[in-house]
Amino acid sequence: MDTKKTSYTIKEIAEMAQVSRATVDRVIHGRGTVSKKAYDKIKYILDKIDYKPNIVAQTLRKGELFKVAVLMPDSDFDVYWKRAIDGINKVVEELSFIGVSVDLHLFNPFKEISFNHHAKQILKGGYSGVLVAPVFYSEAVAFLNECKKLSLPMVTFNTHIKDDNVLCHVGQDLEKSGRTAAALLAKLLKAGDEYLLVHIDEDIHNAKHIQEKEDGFLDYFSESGGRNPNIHTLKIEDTKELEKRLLGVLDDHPEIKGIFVSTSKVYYVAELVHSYNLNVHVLGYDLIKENVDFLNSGHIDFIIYQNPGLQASTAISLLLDHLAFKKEIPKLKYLPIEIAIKENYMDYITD
Amino acid sequence: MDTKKTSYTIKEIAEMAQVSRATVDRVIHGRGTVSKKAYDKIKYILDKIDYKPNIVAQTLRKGELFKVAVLMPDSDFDVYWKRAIDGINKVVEELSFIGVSVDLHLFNPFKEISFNHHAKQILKGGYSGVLVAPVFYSEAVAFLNECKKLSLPMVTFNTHIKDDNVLCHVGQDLEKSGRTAAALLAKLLKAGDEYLLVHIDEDIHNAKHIQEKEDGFLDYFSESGGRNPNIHTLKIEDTKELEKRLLGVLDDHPEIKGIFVSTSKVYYVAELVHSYNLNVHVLGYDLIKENVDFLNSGHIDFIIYQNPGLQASTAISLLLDHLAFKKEIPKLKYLPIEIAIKENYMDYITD
DNA sequence: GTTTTATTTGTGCACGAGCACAATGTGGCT
DNA sequence: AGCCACATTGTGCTCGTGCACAAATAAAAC
Repeated sequence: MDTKKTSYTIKEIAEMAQVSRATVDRVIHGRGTVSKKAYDKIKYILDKIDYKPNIVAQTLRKGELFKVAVLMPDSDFDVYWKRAIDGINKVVEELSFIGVSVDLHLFNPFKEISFNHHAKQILKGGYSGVLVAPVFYSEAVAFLNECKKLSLPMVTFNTHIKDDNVLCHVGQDLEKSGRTAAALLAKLLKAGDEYLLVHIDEDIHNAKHIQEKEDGFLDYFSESGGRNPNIHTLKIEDTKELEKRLLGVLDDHPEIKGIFVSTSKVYYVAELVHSYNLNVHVLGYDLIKENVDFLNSGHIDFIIYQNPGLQASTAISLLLDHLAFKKEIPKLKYLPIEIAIKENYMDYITD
Repeated sequence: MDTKKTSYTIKEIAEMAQVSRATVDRVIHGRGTVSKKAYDKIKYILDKIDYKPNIVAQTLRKGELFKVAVLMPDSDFDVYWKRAIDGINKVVEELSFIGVSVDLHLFNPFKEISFNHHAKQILKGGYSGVLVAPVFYSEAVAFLNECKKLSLPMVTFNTHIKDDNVLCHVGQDLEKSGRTAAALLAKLLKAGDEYLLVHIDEDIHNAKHIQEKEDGFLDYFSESGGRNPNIHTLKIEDTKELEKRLLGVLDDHPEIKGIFVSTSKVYYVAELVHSYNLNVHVLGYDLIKENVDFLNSGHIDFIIYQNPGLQASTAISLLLDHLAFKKEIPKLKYLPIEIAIKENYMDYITD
């Protein structure tokens, strides 16, 4: 219906400015030498018409247009990342025909040095953009600064590092995620019941991550007016300690009827609920195999799904929107907090 | 890493067959005349190497490659469809540079004649594919048969018509969706509580749609071993009847503590729950404004979200995968049954 | 065998961008 | 003017496909 001019071609611009195509090309790319008179005339036209190169023609001409690097954990160390890798490959496959190529740099998520090693490689790889899952905070910030020097645009996903140099972050609103967890458990429990918040993680770097979820969880109750149940907290850094400490807390506080595990390690808790036939409701994160099994057996009531596949594919799409299509992209993109139960989880993990 | 040959070019094929590019072109497109000898030789090579044309070059050459028609309800009559339209526009915007154009044919979802009118238009529009929300069953089947005659591939979304001529359907597994509804309500209710199933719809054509949800809901309880609560049913075709009949049932069966509304009209029920301060849990479909308001006020506990935007964008992506990229696409694509509560619905409806 | 007609095959250009190379123009210096 | 250095601009080809048109070959008619 609206027949707005798609975009001008270099040839058309050249005719307007009464110069040759090559001169226009020189102004656009700032290479070679152009007389001030010609430069001004062409620049004026370019600004006025908002010239955007024809990606199709560009892609046909040069084989590869953009090379982007992905820096994220290797799923061999943590299966959580498997779907993220799949999500990236799916998008890349669909967009490879516009000359996009992606190199996966997979690091060991338990070793900072592995992250740094791959980061260094990326810096000298000649990329036009990077996608990072910045699980190591300070290392990621250092890498980000290096990227800035090379004016390499960076998009992050999964873990949020609040830094203005990040072009865009894709993830979940963790505070809201904790709040959702609280609301779900509250639906199952009665007034007077108590809650237990369990943090299970061997890695310290997740501290902030986890803190936000806890804040959201607590805020839900403090804001929900009046009803302020007893909420207990357990921090487990070594899973071997879990059994003794969890049983201890539950023994001391028999009114605990809901357990919120702030990480994907919720299956450790579910295992104990199963073994000791505990009368509590359990909620945790991520649809990894172990958790799915306990969803099915009924020992986990709800799983909050971060949808790493969608996160990764959204993130890379946005990066390419920026690189290839020069589109404006948001600084922050929150994806839905997806609630999975036994009856609906299937559709999330089958493609 | 894997440097597999992307695809052969016509020029390369021509050299292999020792003919000119044009002859290869003639075999590929089946136009003009080609000697049997040349035809056989070229055909043999084509089959062996699985030639796929370079879409980039094709797009550069011809401005518009594919024209697809979308036949769906106008959101002016039912806001539910607003997000579907947005979802389609988003995909088209991203893919317009590969020469895809989309015409929206929006019909009045309360008038079969409007559907037929637009369907007829599409048949003589010279399209290469159609995307349909087949809310009118028999009309849709008739249209499908016409499309088949023109070998126009059709993808459907939202409403499922089981017909082998449909290239692909994108939607929710309604049986599972009803089952999920049951499971959620069951989490809130106690043993001994009774359930009420309410169907509210002015249009008869949704009958099958709704029946599947009901089946799922009932199956959940009959399969969950032992516990078989009383489940009452209410069919409302005129919303004016709702108040009297709902209050009547609740009066007769005070043990009803959970109401499952199988359509997006759940806000009618929530309104009554609010007015009469009824002590029941309510679950229904779709994040339309009215329902969101009652989620916020606490009169609706859960909303199952069909995500029409995602349905539509997935559907059109698949159609274009088929048309443009000659990719194999599934006959059926179920999207997640998304569970929304007051705390997490926001991320679903903001983009 | 020659001309006419039908069949089959090949060449060249366009799409838009990018870049190598060639071709102008401008100034200084002898 | 003649010559060289350097600044500035223009031409022509490539990428792969599709199609108009021309050219070559084969078959039929005289």
